[in-house]
Amino acid sequence: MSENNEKHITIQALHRMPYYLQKLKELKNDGVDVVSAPKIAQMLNLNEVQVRKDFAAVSEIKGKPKAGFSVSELIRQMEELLGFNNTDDAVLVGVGSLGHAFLAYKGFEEYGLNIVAAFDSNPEFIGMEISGKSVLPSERISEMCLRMGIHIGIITVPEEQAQKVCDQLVAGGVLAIWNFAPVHLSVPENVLVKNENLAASLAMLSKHLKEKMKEKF
Amino acid sequence: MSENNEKHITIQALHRMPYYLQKLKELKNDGVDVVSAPKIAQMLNLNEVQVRKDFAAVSEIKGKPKAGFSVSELIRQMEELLGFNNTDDAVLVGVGSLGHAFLAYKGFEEYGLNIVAAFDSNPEFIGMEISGKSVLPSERISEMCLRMGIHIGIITVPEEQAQKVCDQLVAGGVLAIWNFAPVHLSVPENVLVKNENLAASLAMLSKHLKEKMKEKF
DNA sequence: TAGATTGTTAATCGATTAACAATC
DNA sequence: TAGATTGTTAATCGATTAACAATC
Repeated sequence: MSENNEKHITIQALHRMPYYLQKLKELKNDGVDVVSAPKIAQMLNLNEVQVRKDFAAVSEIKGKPKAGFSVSELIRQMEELLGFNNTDDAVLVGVGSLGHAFLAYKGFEEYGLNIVAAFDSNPEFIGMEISGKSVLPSERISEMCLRMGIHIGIITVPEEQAQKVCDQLVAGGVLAIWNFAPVHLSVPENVLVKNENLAASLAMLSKHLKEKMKEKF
Repeated sequence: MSENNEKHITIQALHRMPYYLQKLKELKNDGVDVVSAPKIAQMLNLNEVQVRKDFAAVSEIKGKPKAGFSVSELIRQMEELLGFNNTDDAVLVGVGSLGHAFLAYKGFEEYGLNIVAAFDSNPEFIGMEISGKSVLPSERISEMCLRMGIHIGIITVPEEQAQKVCDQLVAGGVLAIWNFAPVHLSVPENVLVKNENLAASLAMLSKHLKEKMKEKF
């Protein structure tokens, strides 16, 4: 009787969710109450079976044959799954240009992330307030994370410092790390590292471009 | 005799390249001339066969049994493949907090990306100089891209405006788009869209965290 | 030579897509 | 009912991993 709560959801599927969510909200805004998998598939350039499977992975909601799925039900379930409805506190380490930007960026809150403090090793930055968050010395990472019960860390330091910062975060009880340094980080197995890999994205763009330009000759 | 130049390289492999490159540079710095696949695999937590296949996909370089691969040869070939050795010009659209940050971020140049101009629809920003780049009105996107021969566009506008901006870039001859708006963009098939999907990354962090916290009970 | 490492072919694994009966 | 759509089982596809002969 008791369902296995551990719905299997692949990380690929998880990556598609924000796109579904965005489309669904758009539809809801337009007054659409029910939508079918084939319609969503067409809008997002996906396979319709994939959409149905993804929806199934999100929740217990069943679609109605001939009709489709309840738009607001889907939105609710996806936000629940993605954790956009409850906010997590995080700290950011590295107040360079990228880190600076993230402190100023308002978009994260919309996705349930709240940066509560920043750290840097450069004395020049310490004590500063950036977008209302104060910058503390890196030595205090572990202590502060423990004290504030922080479980998410954002790393925006240069690659040479990334592993050290990572270790400090882990020591502070951080369980999930968002890493913008183009470095592989070693962590205990219960800690998740999500690499943002801007370099890899740029490589893809550059490679595509090179191929396209070659075609012109 | 003539080799098929179109080496098959998967996009997964392409994503691993920056990590190889970073490690290889580190090794070179330490005076290491030759490295084996198993060593690299161990350092990056990968399978050794995968590393060998990735190296093979990069270039014609052969490793030497019992020894390994030439570190500097690999670096050279990877930078060539990733396009980090030649710079591409790009424009950025959307000078909000994230866009602002990117204009200030020095890291991109290291990867061969040079942002030459920025656009925004908000009159408040137009005419401004941000990190030495002037902000132009969005209406001029197509014209300017054509005139300057720009082929890469970076989209950092809110989701409602992303598709419109995308269309303007495409009209301006842009062939590769780096999209930070959490929206699916429709483009002609010769144009590549690389989605940066910060929302999806956050979802992964949040989901992992939720699971870990649950374990505590 | 012995042993580590290479490169390649075959087996495994997992995700996507196709096929199809069930439903409204 | 007829037809679109659902949910699921089976087939396909592609990437990772294992197995192994070749090489220095």
